Amino acid sequence: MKRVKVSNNVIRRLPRYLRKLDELSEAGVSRISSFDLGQQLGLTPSQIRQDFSCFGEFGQQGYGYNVAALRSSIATILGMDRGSTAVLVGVGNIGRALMDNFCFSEWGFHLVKAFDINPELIGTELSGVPICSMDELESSLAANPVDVVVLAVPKESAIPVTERLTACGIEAIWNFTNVELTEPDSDILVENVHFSDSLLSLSYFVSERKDEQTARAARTERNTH
Amino acid sequence: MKRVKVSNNVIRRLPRYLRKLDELSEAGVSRISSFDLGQQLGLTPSQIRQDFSCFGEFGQQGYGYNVAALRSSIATILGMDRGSTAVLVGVGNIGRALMDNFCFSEWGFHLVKAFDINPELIGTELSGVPICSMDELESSLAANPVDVVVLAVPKESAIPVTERLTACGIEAIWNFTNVELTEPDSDILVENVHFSDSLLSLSYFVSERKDEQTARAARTERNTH
DNA sequence: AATAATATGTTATATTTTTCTCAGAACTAA
DNA sequence: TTAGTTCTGAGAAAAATATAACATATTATT
Repeated sequence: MKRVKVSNNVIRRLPRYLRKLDELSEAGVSRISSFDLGQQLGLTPSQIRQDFSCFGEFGQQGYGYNVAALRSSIATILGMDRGSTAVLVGVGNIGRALMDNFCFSEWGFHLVKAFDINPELIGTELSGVPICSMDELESSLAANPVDVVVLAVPKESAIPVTERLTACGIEAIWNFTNVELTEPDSDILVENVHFSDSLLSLSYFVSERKDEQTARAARTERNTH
Repeated sequence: MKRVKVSNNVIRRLPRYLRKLDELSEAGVSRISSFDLGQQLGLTPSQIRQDFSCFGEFGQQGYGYNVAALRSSIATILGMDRGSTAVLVGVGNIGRALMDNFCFSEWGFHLVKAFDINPELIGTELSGVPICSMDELESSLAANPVDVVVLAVPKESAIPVTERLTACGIEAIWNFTNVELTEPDSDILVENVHFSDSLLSLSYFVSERKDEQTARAARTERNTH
């Protein structure tokens, strides 16, 4: 596999391709052209071919792409078969929802442990994952380094906990707190899941559409009188 | 306020600006330049000025931006003061986490109702929001139209429920299911929160970095021998 | 077997997005 | 009041990204 610097936009589309290919696979579709895939994802065939070509040649002229093979290639590109490990920090509502609901293994991750400060939780298990004390965070991560930390602590702990994690030499944080973690100096990888950002974008688009509708209605009103 | 077509990239940055401005406000900062804001967000001052200029003039030469005023302008642009309403469909783990944890009102939304099929939940309240039967979905939405539907049903119900919502004339869906809802024909607004996409992007970047480290180590190894 | 149709990967072109540059407005300090 | 500094907004330039075009290989059809 090539390892050229690939644009972020391309990377962000890969998981969508993967998801769609899984869907196709389930529906019994074994081959697909960039044209059809584009139709289903709202992308141009050119873009799809261009995206794939960043990583190699996965299709065949006159045939298209083999769904299973392409799926597997994208999975590899995304690092899904590297057996990555993760720990969860913060077993609150969101943390619990992730442990219960989110299938880490489906995406190539192994959630090995969770940490919390709640004495009632410490020592118990949730969905087969043991919950430990936050006091053990450093020692545990030193003994068993993980690839990703899932951060789901309350807002006010986000920065201090991140500092502890940075000190541990953690490389990547999957950030569920609504706090901006990326600091200019640190080179830790941060992937944010900001619910509010997502809702506010939607809010913008809804507002925009309403304004358009209002404007159109006003124009019609004027024309009929 | 202008209503020119503004690029998605700009829109997606607005919530980040908002969040940072709230942070600054809390820290007692009342004015900020595009340069400093850029430093804190990892963006160029040019880009920030360009972004804002899509919507009007919010700064003052020689002074910069007034934090409170800019915050308020961005909130308006994002539609936060329109009193938008929302209902939640699906009170599972994620739905519950949203009801308990996510402060809709903080972002200008009013969560008025939730729907589920679980008889034990129907008729009860959660965080002050009444939970109704899915049977009432259509009638309830007809009587009290809402701006956004928060979709948090299990994977297999995603498509059928979306069809019911489309039939109701719903305009926007905040989609927490891991299913691609956007259909080419329908003009419903969909904003996706795909956890797995986010994790897989992170997975890619982690893999990329590891490969780089491995390559660097190999080079060093060769050079010392 | 020959021809037509299909569909890739790549190169070229067009578009979009970001960054650079700068005139000039507003602030600051003497 | 004045001189120097700061910092915006806007237009120009550069960079990045997406689309279109095309040569060529494979499949389907006659």
